[in-house]
Amino acid sequence: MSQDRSNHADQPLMLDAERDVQARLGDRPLDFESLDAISNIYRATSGLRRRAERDVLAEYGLSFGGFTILWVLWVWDAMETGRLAEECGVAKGTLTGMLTTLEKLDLVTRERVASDKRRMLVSLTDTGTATIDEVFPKFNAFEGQMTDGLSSSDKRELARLLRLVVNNARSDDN
Amino acid sequence: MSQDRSNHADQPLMLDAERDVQARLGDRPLDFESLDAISNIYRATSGLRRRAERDVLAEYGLSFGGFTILWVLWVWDAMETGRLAEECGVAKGTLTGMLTTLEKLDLVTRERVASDKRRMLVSLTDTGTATIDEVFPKFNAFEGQMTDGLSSSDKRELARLLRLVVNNARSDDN
DNA sequence: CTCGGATAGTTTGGTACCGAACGATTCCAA
DNA sequence: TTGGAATCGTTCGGTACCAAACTATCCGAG
Repeated sequence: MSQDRSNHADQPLMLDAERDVQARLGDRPLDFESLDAISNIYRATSGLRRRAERDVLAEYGLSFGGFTILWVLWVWDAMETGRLAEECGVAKGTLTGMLTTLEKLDLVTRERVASDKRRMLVSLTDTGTATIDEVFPKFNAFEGQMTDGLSSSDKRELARLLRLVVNNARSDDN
Repeated sequence: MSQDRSNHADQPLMLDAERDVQARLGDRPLDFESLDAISNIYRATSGLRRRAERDVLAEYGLSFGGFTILWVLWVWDAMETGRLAEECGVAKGTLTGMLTTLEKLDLVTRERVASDKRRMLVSLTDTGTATIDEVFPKFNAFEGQMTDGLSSSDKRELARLLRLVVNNARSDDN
């Protein structure tokens, strides 16, 4: 509504939030370029996540995290818990609970690895495969909508710049 | 460890995940440019958030969301709950709980607005102001580390592209 | 062999987070 | 003036999410 006063709504020079930060803190010795870049990553994610859940995933009873698990298993086939957690960007303890949820929905199965009984191999069930097969194209279309206004080279550039951030943020430990 | 095989670690052409997706689904009619752009937004956030909490915020007993609230109040002074929730990117019901936490820590106060008793005005306490005054410069330095390898114009470009996504993801309703 | 350390996954305790339902207050139209 | 609609914040039920503690299994040095 009051978003981006005195800017064209299509391509605002700054978000309201960025403008107000500048007005309030512009005289401090802060790194505003990094601030805006990183802040906008969060702003984008919180909006995207909620929209994805409401517009695409709610229909299937999937949380964003649950969808991510199905997607990862779709791409990589069976995977053990530790690597799956890393790939999904969640702690392994978190994954245990989410897998329990997905198991109740009959979307994934866990089976112990015979050669090393500590490990669990997670796979999609047939239902799980059918679900992600149906959901993912919709999700991908949603991704297209969310990048409306960006050219192909914009999208590649965005992906490239984020890749650098992802690598900087990679945890060194565990 | 096995990250970005056959790439220079400093500036990978693709993340392992992106490469594997391409290998597995490259023949499907999907929008991979949007996929990589949006996926990397999530990947960046999950890493950044955890790193921020561990490396910067844990020392102060702040969650990422709690920090965001303090930061927003620092920039805008007092604010009512609804707008604060929107600015922080959380649901208003979520904010109620987080404010209760911050109130217990004596970092913020809530007071009813005299002219409209439905509304609550949230402000920083002196302790809250002192805390964010101390934490934010550290957080900003962290943001600088997380954007290491990006030039000034890269950061501005990243912020700009994300701004478009943020606007696309803005909820139309409430 | 065997026992101590490493590793994989789960459990635990606590917060964050959502949408929906709710109660209180305000606003507005008849 | 008054009663219904709109608005604001809280509550509620449920999942996601984390770090740390724990359990079970495996592995290697002696």
